[in-house]
Amino acid sequence: MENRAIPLHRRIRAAIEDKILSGGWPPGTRIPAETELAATYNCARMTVNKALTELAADGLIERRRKSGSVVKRPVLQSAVLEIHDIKAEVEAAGFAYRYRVERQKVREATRADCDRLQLDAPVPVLALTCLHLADNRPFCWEDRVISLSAVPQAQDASFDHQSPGAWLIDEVPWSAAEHRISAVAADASLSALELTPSTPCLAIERRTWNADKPVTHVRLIYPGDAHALVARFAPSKAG
Amino acid sequence: MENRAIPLHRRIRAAIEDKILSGGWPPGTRIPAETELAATYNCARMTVNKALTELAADGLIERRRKSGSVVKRPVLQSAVLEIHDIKAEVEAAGFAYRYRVERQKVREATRADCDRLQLDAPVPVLALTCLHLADNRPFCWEDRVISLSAVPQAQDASFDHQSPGAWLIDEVPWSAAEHRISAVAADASLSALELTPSTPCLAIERRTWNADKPVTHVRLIYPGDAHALVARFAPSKAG
DNA sequence: ATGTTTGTTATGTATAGACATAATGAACAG
DNA sequence: CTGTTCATTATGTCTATACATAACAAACAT
Repeated sequence: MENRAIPLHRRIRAAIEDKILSGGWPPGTRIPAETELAATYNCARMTVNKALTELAADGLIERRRKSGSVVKRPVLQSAVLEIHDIKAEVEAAGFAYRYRVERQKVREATRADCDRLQLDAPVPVLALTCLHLADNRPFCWEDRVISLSAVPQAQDASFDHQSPGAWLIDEVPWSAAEHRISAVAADASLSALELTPSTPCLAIERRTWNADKPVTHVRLIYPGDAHALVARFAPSKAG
Repeated sequence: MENRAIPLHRRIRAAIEDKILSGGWPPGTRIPAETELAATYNCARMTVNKALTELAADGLIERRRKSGSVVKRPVLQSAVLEIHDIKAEVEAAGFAYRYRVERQKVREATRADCDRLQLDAPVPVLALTCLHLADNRPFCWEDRVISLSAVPQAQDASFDHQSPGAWLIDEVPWSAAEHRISAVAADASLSALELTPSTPCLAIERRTWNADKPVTHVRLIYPGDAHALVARFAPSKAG
């Protein structure tokens, strides 16, 4: 009477993962060969292969021809970071979300804009600053440049009903992104956040590309005491 | 004359990924059925299946029986965060790494320790504070508690030649972790970092479990101007 | 109109077999 | 002793096939 609900390759995967996570198979342990595991679970080698392929993709094992698969040393440095959409984040906390576009200006890219977008030559850009509020209290300050060469339709877009970030996700289909997280002190440029000067803040910079073209660069500033980023690394959840 | 070096299922995957990332197939687009793709690439359905399974695991497509696979809306919030090992991080930047254990004490868990380890009942813990240096200049302050119930051998461990973090990775085979990143102001407890008071700092807290037992909680404090975390999200790299 | 049954379709899982490829180690030749 | 060759082995990829399952849609009954 086996559990028919869970597919076999997942059960095999879970069994091996359990051995590794419980310490039964410490790093360096040589995992039984695919054919041996297939015999153990009374199934085809391909089924075991699928399980091992997933474990390798998650970084729990390392596979080598001939010598077989071995348990890898843990690499704690890789974690899935969840950077939520600001609106969703505020509403998840049970607050009313609002935002206000403070400045919206089309200009030829300055030197600083080129650095932010990692552009060599100046192109027209849309520069935006924006204040996000939770229950009418300042929550996050946004400073953004959008390349009008990559997203020309941004020039005539209205951000009355949709924040620039949400608009871009709808407008630019899929993209690669790079995040940079650092700590900064509140200064005059962040007066909209109504903080005591030199309050520590979390600065999240996000650079986005689409088909290798720079799309946008945002700088989000959160008051440090009011916000934290949470990242989880749990091998069993991945895949 | 096909490229024989790259397996077919990867080429199929790359081709579809390219369509999605370039905007050719915007979110919501219905992807050709597995059998159609198999006909296109003149291969078995299983090969296409493998490619689509990987794309689904990376979150680029969503698969539904009967209706077929569709391109998902991008989810920028998920990114792989690289939290490097401090020694590797310092040495990668070309500095000489050193560390100094400032305090090392075994005690019954205090109320605060229980909160940090998410324990209900107090157990013996090892409390450590540690200063990490790059070229003999303070680089990072570490404040750690280790549950001696989960890792009894920590009681007699020497951290002369290996930092507590590195020792734990060797000692505790595999684990799940949770990271919390926030901004704090430097205060008296961080005097070892030799910072001007109220300098913004990046605080990284990491909680680690092994087989559902709390193992350790670290608080790492980096001077904010000297450090940043970088996370990347590029679908083509994953898997 | 509303609910149920039934068929169709596309994906999900699994098998068995085939050949490719990389790594290891043993036998061999210099 | 050293370098080469070659057989062995375990994984990597791919095929062809089979049946399961979820979802939708059309036909049917109430």
